[in-house]
Amino acid sequence: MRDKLLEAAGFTFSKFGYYKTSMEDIAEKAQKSKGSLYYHFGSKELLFEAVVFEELKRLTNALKPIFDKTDLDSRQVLKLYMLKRMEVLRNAPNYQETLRPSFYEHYTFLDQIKTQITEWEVMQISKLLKQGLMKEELELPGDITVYAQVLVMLLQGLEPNFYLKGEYDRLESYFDNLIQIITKGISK
Amino acid sequence: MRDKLLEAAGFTFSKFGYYKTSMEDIAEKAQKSKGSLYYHFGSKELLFEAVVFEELKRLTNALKPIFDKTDLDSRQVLKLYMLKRMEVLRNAPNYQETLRPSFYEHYTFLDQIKTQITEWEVMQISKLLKQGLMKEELELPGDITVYAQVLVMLLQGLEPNFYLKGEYDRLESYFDNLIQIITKGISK
Amino acid sequence: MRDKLLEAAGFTFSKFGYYKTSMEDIAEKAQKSKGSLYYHFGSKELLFEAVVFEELKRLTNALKPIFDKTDLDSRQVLKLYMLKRMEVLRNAPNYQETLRPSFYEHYTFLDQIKTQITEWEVMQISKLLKQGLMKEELELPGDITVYAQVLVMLLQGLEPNFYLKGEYDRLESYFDNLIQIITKGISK
Amino acid sequence: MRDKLLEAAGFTFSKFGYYKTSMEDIAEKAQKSKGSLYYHFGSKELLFEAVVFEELKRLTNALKPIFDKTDLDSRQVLKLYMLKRMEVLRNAPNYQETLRPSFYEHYTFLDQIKTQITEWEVMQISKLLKQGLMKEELELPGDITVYAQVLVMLLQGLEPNFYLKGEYDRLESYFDNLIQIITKGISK
DNA sequence: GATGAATGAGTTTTCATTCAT
DNA sequence: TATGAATGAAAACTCATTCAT
Repeated sequence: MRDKLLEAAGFTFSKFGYYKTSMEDIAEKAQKSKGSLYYHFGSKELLFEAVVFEELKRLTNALKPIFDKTDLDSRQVLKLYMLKRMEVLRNAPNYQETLRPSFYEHYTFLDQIKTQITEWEVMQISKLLKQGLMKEELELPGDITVYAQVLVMLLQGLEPNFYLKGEYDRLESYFDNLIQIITKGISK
Repeated sequence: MRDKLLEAAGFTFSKFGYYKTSMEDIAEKAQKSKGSLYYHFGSKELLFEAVVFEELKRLTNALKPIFDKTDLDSRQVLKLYMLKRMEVLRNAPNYQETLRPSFYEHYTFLDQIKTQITEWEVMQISKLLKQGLMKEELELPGDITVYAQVLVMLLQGLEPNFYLKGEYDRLESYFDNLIQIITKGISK
Repeated sequence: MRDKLLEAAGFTFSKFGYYKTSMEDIAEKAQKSKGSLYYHFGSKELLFEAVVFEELKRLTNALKPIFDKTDLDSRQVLKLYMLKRMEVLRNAPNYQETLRPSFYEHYTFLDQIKTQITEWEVMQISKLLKQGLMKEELELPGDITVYAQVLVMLLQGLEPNFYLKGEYDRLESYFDNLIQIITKGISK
Repeated sequence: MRDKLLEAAGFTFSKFGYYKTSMEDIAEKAQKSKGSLYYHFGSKELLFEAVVFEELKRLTNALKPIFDKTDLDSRQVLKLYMLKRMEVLRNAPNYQETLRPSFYEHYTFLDQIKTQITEWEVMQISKLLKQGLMKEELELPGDITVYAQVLVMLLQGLEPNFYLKGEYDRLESYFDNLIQIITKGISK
């Protein structure tokens, strides 16, 4: 039951956004009563938190295995990572909603989660870049962590553009060009 | 008077976001009546549209002169463009909100404006890249317009990250690294 | 100028009704400013009063001559009167608006005018019926004034039905049947 | 609860009219919250529609039995019908408002209901007149349906006059005279 | 666990009216 | 005379939340 509600909430939030989605909308989508939403989640904010939390769990679970492929060329791994990331987030649209600064003000919980994930990503990318440097596949003057942060930021930044309704397929091909530029930009 | 209202609206929208800002809030900030907002702008949507339109006018006004510097290295111009763009949009926080998927879904009234500006940017960048190719400063296999679109998308995508309250200064230095990667990524 | 405003007001009130018509609507229709409406008429209520007053003036002016045709058969005069009345009121649509009980509560001025006109009509019809009785054209057991009042009330009652947009032409033919029934109903 | 709201709405609408009645007024009368009005009826328009619908249901329920009295003289039945109709509608003041031209113009949501009832009435009267013709009680040259329509229109038209606050009792006696005229007017 | 009903605070919007120019 | 701007009170409506059953 909880799952059914969570799914309906995820779908509806991603379709209309946090503010334009009413508890009524979600209850209707789930074919359940508004009351049950409150029974299971307590409030609209907590329901949204649960939705986002679920999506982020999927994100990290999907990305973890990629960084274990230490045998591949680091540029290759980076490419795989970028593609996988886009793919997973395509199915985690509510995470997007939290990107807005003003949203944070009242949602420190989400802020914390997001910071954690970002740090984890930066760390993984840093490791990858270091390996690439050691294997002399890459050329990165200066602080590696900064490059890692730039890359993560860049990927995070692309997200909104990618999830505009129906734009994903059209933009996917552009993504190849972007990967190409970056790969070349960091190569030795 | 209209300007005073517009300014108050811009400030308040950017602080709380479109949904969390009430006409009441704006009227209070402007020290004017709610009625005058409706007299001048007709509705909340149209007021927001006016705010965003104002911000984007500033963007194009600031960027135009840069593309006229045809004597510089194309990579140099691109760099100037990217820096100026970030700087201007730093003060165009409401434009940001319109990029969010959930906003996009429900408020199509800004589509025209946004599409126009994006197209203008892509065209300018395309020209620039073409010049760079002719001067043999750049190397870009495939369709140039796609590269231009990728670059604009990338810059648009970075915006949310850059305008997190108070984060601009910290991220500014990262931007240099990004520019460096890209510049190298498209160089011959 | 006053006349131009009055005409625009009459048109707009009759189209949307008193409450659904805003001063804005009227000003727009007249291509004048709202301010001028207040300059000339003082308030929405007073403007409406002026409109109705104008219409009623036309009504009585148009009906007066009919009652002077003492040479005709009284049933013939009644028929002429009924037809003329419908025709004139077709062009006095705002008078309709005042028919509603709740409308009166705050508009005693209109109440008075209407009562006066009704009394005048009843008196005219009474005279006519009396003549008809004397000429032995009619048969009316009981108080003649009551018959006159019934006839006026009946005609007043038909008004709303007749002024439904576009219904006038369709209903006009029915009116003939009604006149026939009544004429026969009061004939000797 | 719904019924309590409906009753309060009916009372208040009939007292002040549709426009002068606010949802606040109704909620106060019912000693309930505005929210509950919207929970049960969705909007002011739909609430009003429900009120009128209720009134018209009473009308048809009261009139049905009368048309079954086929043993009586058709003029007698017509008389009963007219009297009953007036009596019932005396307590259906909100239906009245919907007959005003200006109301009609903007609120088409009641069209269906009204048209249905009117058609039902015309049909019943038509049948009655036909029976009267066959029994040679009546004399009606031309299309019978038109006579039926005229009669219904006439009765509908009288309604506003009859329901002027407190005027019913005075006018009731006039109604007898009207019935007499009509009865004679259609008799053989 | 689940629900339908109810609520009230807050939001957008309307509009008659005023007034300086 | 005429107007554009401004106002504020009141209106319709939304919706997260509560709660008895």
